[in-house]
Amino acid sequence: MNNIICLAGPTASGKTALAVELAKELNAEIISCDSMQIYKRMDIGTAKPTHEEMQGIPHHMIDIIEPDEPFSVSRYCDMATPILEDILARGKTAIIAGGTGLYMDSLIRGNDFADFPDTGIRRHLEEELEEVGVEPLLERLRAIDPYSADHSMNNPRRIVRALQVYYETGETITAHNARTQSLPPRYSPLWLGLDYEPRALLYDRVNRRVGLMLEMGLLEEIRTLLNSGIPKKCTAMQAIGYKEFIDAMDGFGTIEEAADLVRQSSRRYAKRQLTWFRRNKDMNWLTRTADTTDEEILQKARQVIFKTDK
RNA sequence: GCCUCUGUAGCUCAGUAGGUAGAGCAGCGGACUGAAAAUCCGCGUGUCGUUGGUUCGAUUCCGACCGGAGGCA
Repeated sequence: MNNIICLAGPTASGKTALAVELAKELNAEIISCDSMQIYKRMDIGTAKPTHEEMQGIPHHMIDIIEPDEPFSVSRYCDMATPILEDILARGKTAIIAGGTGLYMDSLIRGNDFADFPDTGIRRHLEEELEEVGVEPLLERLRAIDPYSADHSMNNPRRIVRALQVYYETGETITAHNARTQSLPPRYSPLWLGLDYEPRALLYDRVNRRVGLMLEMGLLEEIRTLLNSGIPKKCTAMQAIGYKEFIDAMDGFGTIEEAADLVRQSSRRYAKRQLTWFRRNKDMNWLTRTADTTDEEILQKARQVIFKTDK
């Protein structure tokens, strides 16, 4: 049996519960792959598994940094790789579960990120972007890395990123990507993907969960974070379910309007996650319909796990 | 019961001097490799309420019916 299982799927698809059930049967530990559950004290809005839901299964890569700390896929890989190696060394199975496709793919492929110090170049570039717009930055990128410029057309975020990587490392992002992609993937996990058919089933779950988060005290959680000095503009506070309610608390719209926005953003996010995972040709999709039970989906997962590996 | 208004995309609505229709929102598809719950690109998805009539041709004009809103009783 493959001792690494990647369990992917959109938000609210039931990854957490399935991961725990599988872990119990396979004597596995879970490595969370979620760009927001890494933050401490952001529990309700990120749908972090509770102590109870974990059912004694070790969960890694949750609550590992403060909400105002900088984070990146590079740091994720740096921290998660040794944990994964340790689980395997102890003869156990690792279930990498989550919805952040970029992190999951990078961890599996063993992407090699050169260190670079935070020199503040990014902030500088962002200020420039603010003042003069995208065009001049795009032109500069075109001069050093035409390929990247052509593929970042209207995407300021990626233009800034490409320039930053070049200035910090001296290597263009195109060259860096080509180099890492030429390496064979570091691991060959079994891929499981959760999906729903029709889509409305998934969206119902997403919509319902937003209401549950409010009932569980999401607004109080946000207030506590802000009162403890977490800046509103840090990455963690840009998470869906946080930024919208912060705006409402600041007087831009009502809580109910914000909840509608959260539901909408979550639906769009779920769709983007599916787009990301769909291009993975190794994915074994576990698709649920209206009458699929939890037990049936677990059974499907077992079938894939044991059929593929024997 | 009578009168008036109204029925076009999932929603709110525009439009066609008669030649099978288009905006916003919602939605759908895609990209993504050092912020990724981020950022960006693309796409109208339609028995024009139903049914007769006039017409070469009706979503458009006329009638009836059905649904909705308001008014008079």
